[in-house]
Amino acid sequence: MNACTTCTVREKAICQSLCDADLDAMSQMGRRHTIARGEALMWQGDKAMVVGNVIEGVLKMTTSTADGRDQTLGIVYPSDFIGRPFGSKSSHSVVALSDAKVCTFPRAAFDRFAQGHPELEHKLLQRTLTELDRSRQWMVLLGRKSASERVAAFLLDMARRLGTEDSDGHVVFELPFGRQDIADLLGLTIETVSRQITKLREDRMIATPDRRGIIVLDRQWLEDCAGE
Amino acid sequence: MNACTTCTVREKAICQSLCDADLDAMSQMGRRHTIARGEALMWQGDKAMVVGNVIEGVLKMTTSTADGRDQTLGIVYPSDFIGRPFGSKSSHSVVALSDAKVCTFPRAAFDRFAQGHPELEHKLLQRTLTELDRSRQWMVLLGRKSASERVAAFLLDMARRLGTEDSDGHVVFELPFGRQDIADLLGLTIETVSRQITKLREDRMIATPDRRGIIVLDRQWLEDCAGE
DNA sequence: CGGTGGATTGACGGTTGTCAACTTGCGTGG
DNA sequence: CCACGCAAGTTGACAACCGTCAATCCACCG
Repeated sequence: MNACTTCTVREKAICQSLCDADLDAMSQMGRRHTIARGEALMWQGDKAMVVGNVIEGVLKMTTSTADGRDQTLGIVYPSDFIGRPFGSKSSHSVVALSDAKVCTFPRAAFDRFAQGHPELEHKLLQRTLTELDRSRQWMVLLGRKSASERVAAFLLDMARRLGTEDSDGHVVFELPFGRQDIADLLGLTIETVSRQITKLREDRMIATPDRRGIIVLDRQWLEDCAGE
Repeated sequence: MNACTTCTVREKAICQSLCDADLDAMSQMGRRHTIARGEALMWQGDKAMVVGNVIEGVLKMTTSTADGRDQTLGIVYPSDFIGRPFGSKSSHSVVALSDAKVCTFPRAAFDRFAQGHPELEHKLLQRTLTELDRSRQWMVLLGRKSASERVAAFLLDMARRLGTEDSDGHVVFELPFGRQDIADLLGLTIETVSRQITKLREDRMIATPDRRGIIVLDRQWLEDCAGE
């Protein structure tokens, strides 16, 4: 018996590759944390001391330039892996966007354990490759897309991850973050994001019942706006 | 005896992890290609059929949006790994910027081989993690930096990779590509790149002996311009 | 009811993209 | 060897887009 047997992401996190005995060993290295919204789990430039799995909540990976401009590098959801194994420095901070639960491991211990468990490394490799694909796709958005395309693409991405259908058959979801977070993710300013969302609402492609809520009224049109 | 024994990247590519017997097995799956400048090795959207190592030359990874805007995702140098193992589709094209030599493997065969060779997968994981760090750093450039910062950062990156010292102690190098390639990499237009380079020359931070040649005259200043 | 912080809106200016003309370098063929 | 043509790069004029700064709005909370 260990904490993993009741873990809600047991079947989706990289741990899924481990047999019971190995899971037990890993469980003994790990430690569960609760993180309050807004708190950081790791800091950019820190010695990369921990890695881990997200159990619950939403977090962001973020870096800042010397003069204080922020860029969010990605959003992290339950069952996603966080941190930088096999490397000494973290190139980004990890900050909780909502209250969150994570399961962390000391990096050195994790590295050693992983080297002895090829199945685990294989899972990690697959995840890392997928994450690389995702970040490259994001590079296209940041390098070549206009503000309206970025916002449309962002909303579709959220709809895919968080969307549920309402009684009218429209996709509905609650944004896990505020306008500043969206701006940091899209490489825009808060004002530009706000204007684009207003425009999408005026064009009746989406509705915004409240600050964080989004209802997608015309998905096809939104996809056209996103420029695939 | 096999082709690997004389391979110039033998000690740096992921193959370095293999013992002689395994190297021999891998060598039998592999095939050497020569690619002429401008030719593509893989196409975006293709079924990902091959992976491999760069032996010689410089290549770029690139994607285009539906309406034809290009974004370069990264530059690939000798000993770097190319292609997408453990996945069915390639999200980008790979195009030779100079005449190049590569050593390719059918993807399915490579995947099978890798799964049986944890040391190889470990090397691949480390490379992928490094590549992910790099692409995230590039996201900051694309999302938050001005045209002048991008060009300065780009030139410094090239100087680090390709630079040699001339008799005056200045870093000198030959760009492996033209202005359009630089623009695609930095998420700018060819005209903006040209203007920024002209400005750097007027400010005497660099000299441009010919189309492709760059001499860094004031590295410190250039680093300041790049915004770390 | 007032205060606070996030979001929106407006006015304006700067940076970058667009379009077009022009220059430069280089190879080819007369 | 020179003339020509082509491709790549540079420069200029202009417009669009987005960022900046400031005012205002709105929801939420004491």
